[in-house]
Amino acid sequence: MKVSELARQAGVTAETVRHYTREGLLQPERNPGNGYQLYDGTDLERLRFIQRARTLGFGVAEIREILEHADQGDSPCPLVRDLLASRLPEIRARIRELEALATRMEQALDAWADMPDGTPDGHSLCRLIESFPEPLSRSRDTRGREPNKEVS
Amino acid sequence: MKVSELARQAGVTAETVRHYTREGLLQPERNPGNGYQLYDGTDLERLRFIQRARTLGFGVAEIREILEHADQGDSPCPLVRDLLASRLPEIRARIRELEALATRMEQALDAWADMPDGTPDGHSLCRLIESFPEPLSRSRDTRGREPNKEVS
DNA sequence: GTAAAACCCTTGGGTAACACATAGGTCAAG
DNA sequence: CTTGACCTATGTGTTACCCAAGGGTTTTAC
Repeated sequence: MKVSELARQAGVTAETVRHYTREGLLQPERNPGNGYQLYDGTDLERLRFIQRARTLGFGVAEIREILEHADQGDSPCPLVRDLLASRLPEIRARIRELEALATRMEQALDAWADMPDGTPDGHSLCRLIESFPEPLSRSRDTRGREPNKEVS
Repeated sequence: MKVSELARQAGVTAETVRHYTREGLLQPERNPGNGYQLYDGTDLERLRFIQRARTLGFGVAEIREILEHADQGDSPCPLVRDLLASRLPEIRARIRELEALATRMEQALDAWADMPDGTPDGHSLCRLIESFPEPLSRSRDTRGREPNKEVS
């Protein structure tokens, strides 16, 4: 089957299929005549596998690793478990961040009620925002990058 | 004061200050002699304002809008409220998504206990992942882009 | 006085996961 | 043979910065 057909069966866009193919997660054959990419049932399985992995928070690069392991006959499960275990606390932290954010937003909206709009004078731009506590200045050693945030 | 000095006082990197300046959130003067950007106390206040706004989930483009309103003497508060009100449900939805993700991850890790690793055969790559429910195929009309996700 | 350290500038590339537009080739139906 | 539907590759945009390179400037130590 061709790109769009595979995409339809998996419920994603053709662009997504091409993307995964470019990234090496799918390796379709080519119609030597016209260069079209030809996928089969195995690719559909792989694509569904990819979708599940994405909903578990894995990034495309990680999924490629997982698939490479599997393609070499190694069980990718230990890798999967490690990735999951290390990512979980980050997700929880992210949730806490967002909850704090939501709380701040609600406080702002509540505070709105009994706070005058106030045209910006030289000292105030928007009390609503200014009445909030200053963020803890991120000291330059606050290490730790952020990972996968897109899960759809 | 110069870039680094301002950055230090606000607890951000000099790069961040230059970024905001490039984006028009800060408008420092220039030393005509050497082209250095010169900030003053007002810029520090603006920068702190920007930081607060960022922790409330506003994006740089939105903050620029807010600041432009304020600079024109209009109260940006109504705009702020609208942005907040429209963004809040999105944040809550995002939180629910991440909670669902965390739950799936935990289920996966729990299931791991009583599931054999299984070398990938032709039909299974990793049971751990494959045992999960298929994601609801995103029908092509599932509109609604995702906004600001970075709050740190 | 001068050389090195410490800063400043601009430009351009990288990040994640696609979406989208462009230009042009292919194919089945009427 | 002409649509219309689909395919290809390539390049750009999204977000908020980070980082490196190449090259001036200013400050500081000797």
